[in-house]
Amino acid sequence: MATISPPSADTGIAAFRGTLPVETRDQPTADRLCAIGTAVHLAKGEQLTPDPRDDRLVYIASGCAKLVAPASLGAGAGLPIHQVLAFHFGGDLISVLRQSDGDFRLVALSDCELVIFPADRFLDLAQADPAVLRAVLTRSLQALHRSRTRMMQMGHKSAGARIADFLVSMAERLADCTAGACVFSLPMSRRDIGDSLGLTIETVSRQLTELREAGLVATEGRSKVCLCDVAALARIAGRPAAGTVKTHQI
Amino acid sequence: MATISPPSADTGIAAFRGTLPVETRDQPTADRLCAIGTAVHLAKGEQLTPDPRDDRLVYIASGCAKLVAPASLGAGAGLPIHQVLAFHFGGDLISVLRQSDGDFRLVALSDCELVIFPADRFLDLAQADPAVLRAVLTRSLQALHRSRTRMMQMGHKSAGARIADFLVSMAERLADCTAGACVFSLPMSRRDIGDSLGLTIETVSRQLTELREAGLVATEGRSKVCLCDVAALARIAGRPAAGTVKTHQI
DNA sequence: CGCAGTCTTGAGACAGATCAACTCACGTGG
DNA sequence: CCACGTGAGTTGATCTGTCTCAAGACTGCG
Repeated sequence: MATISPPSADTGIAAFRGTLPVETRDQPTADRLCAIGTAVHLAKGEQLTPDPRDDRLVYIASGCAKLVAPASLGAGAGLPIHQVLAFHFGGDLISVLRQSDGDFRLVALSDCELVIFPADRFLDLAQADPAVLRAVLTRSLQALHRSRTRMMQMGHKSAGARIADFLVSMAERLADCTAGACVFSLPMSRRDIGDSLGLTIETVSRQLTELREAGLVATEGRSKVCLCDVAALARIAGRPAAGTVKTHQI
Repeated sequence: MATISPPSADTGIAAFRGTLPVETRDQPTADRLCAIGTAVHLAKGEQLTPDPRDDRLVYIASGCAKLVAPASLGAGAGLPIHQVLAFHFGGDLISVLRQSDGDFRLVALSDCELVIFPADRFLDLAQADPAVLRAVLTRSLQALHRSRTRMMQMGHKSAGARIADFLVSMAERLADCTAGACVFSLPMSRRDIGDSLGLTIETVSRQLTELREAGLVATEGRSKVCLCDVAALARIAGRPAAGTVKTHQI
């Protein structure tokens, strides 16, 4: 699991440098930050076990992954009810807390290039360059906002609205599309979708069928979807129309 | 609404200064931060309308408040289905985004002393003192973690588990109690509880009755509750036992 | 080509929402 | 200080949406 990439795979670290604020990209601080990053390759299905003691920041250079919270519950039910907390794609910088703070894991949905930073050392270095620290803070506030918005939806929304919202949000992130029609491949299974939305696979499937019959989506094979009218889906999802925050996730 | 407090009410600002990292509390940066803060008094039921254009950081010196997302939905239903995103208490520092980023409002559940900062100016000043910036970042990452944990629960938990979780979490924050028995007053109505948990008031009421009949809680009047066995409630809530992160919310 | 696992579809069960009284706490004014 | 009224809270009956259990169909792999 999680093989350390050969030196040639420093493309991940280079990609990370590109996300730093322009004015600090060529400063010594940038070099020091890159120096403490570990490039890692994760094959599809592999997972990144959290460090038992230290928080981490993980930059996804390429590929996509899900952040899951295993089992958790309750009366030793036995079934590993993985809740999916978020999906992440290339360019995201995410914070994975140490294992003792709730055992969240990053699982690759496709082959991934990651860069892993120990959170405390990263922040120590970033303190030398407040612009970096501020950029990280801004991202985390945006992530919080996203998470709250999502939570709000989980609260009281029907299965249909959740699926529509999921599709719209994937259209934004995977196809950079907020209206009209678009086609893309969903990298995650029906189970993952259900687990992230608090629904069963059966309900996910039924809702997709309903949208298909309504002529709003078409599917091909297991993963390819075509959203015929993103705006209509956004309406079903009960979204506050346009003007979504640019979609960075930490 | 939201009367500016008289100069005598600078206790709010003094309280804010007390939450800064020890090493910077007496630095000039601390003075400058306090200088851009506006002390505000909110009477019970009043709300803080977000600034249309600028993000804000709000420090709650005393009192308690709820963060709500109005209406949002959908087919002009008319009913103002306020979703409660979070409850906040004295000592919390919370981020309220500008109105255009989703119209979240802070509503006082009791009389409140607040200090309001324009987020950008606050962060500009904080850049001069990275320790402050880092403290804010740490808080926001904790808030994100809390929000995700909550979201996970919203996902697939029964009404009973949600109510139990809510009570345990209030015991922690209002009575600083994580086991045994404790008594406190809930500052929010049944409707607020339901809106924060994605349940109706009827269901909230029924679940409380059930817990009462099980001998786990007792109630007196509208707001006073007595949790007879917090650990048992935590078990019903499906909590990962002990070791909760210290409860700061941003 | 055939197998294994994913996805779809159907029938029945159950939790929580909804609609509708009813009760009670708390603040008000006599 | 007590009677009263209003709105919060409780309780009951019914209804809907989603989960559960159980086949069946398809995709994609070896």
